[in-house]
Amino acid sequence: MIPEPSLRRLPTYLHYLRSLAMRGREVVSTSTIAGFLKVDPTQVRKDLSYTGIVGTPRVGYDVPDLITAIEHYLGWDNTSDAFIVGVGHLGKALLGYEHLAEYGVNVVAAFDIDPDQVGKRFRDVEILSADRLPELARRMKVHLGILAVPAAAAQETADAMIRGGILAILNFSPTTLTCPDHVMVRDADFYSNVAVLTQFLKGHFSRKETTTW
Amino acid sequence: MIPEPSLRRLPTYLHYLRSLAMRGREVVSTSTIAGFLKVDPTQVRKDLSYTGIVGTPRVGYDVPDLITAIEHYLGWDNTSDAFIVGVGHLGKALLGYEHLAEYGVNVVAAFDIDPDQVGKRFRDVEILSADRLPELARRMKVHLGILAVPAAAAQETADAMIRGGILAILNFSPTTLTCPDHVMVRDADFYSNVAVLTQFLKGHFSRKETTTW
DNA sequence: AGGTGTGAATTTCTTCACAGCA
DNA sequence: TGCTGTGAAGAAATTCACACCT
Repeated sequence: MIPEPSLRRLPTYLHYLRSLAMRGREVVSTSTIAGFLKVDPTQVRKDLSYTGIVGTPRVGYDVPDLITAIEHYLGWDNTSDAFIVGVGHLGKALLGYEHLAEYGVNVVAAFDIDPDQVGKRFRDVEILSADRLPELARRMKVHLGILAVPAAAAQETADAMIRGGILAILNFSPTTLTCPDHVMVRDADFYSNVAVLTQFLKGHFSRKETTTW
Repeated sequence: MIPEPSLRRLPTYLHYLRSLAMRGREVVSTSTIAGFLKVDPTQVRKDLSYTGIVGTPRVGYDVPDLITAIEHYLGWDNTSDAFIVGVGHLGKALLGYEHLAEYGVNVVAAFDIDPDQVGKRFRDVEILSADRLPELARRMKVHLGILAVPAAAAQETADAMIRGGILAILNFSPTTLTCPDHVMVRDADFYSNVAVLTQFLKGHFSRKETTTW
């Protein structure tokens, strides 16, 4: 079983490798990857080894092979169908992001309660009425839900997703959802990053004020 | 020094505690918090102890005190001034989020290159021309930058931020930024969460297919 | 020399176990 | 009894050290 931190780093490697491939690079070493992404080279090797790829000593890894291996390991060569719920600015930002398929996500429909939005399309995705969500999730066998509604509506929307058989929720709303154990929720979690950054700034300035060291 | 995982959990506690306070709850135990957020009670106590708060045995923690302690520890009682760069859907979603101040962020201006946007206001925040960013960051002593531009413009925008003396960047663009060591970058990192969720779904379905156990 | 691959050591984070208090 | 607070144990992740390959 892959450690979660390793799993979370794989998409970053993938992104970097794709940019290398685009520039025609055929081969890369873990120290190059590590240097660019500011992590430890051994760590990169360990992480990559979970995908089953092998490199050639003295040379490195074949870039296209490596991309394929990571994509396959993540299952991103076979995208998961997903619903986006909430077509405000955030939902639109997500829908507007063209490369979702490269990250394993295939948005098959969007939902909103706003009658002005329902029936329209945004970036080729149909916007449907939110009350049809459970029924359609079940019928279309969609198991991934992206939650982009205001905080006040987040829990009931999650409930509707779960009623529709959705098993994995990516939660962009600033709320802690209560969900049954068989459902996995990940918070997009703007705030924990803010905490790390503001803490860093705080340290930066208090160090300037206090004289010694 | 607080471990980073603990630091990242503090905002979640804060959020939950605020919801308790709103409902008039005066006292809470770590097991209650832990039960709701699905973490270990001891962990919650350890995390909270970094803020310097003490609870009373047999009773728990005073909710308002706890909120104050976390806010103070994070420095969120004294918000950091921030710039948002990029006023597309994502930038608007962030600007539209009213409660940023509760999370220690005070957005003092937004920037874009689109002449149609520049000069307007969105949610009381002025939208300025992106080329003024370095100068204004320096003059207004802004040290926190929120990057919400398309991938193609991300690196140059980050460079402009850094020229302006910005020290901490929250990067919402799907790009790995190259920045000097004295600058801290955090990626909002949609994809690592997607990786965890799709992996979960993969496991879910392959377990159903394979018969044994 | 300059890479990969991996067991072992180390560090970091989490959980346990229990003392102490109201 | 039901909670906090914390040292110690345990688990997990990272980094080191080195064998091996071209």
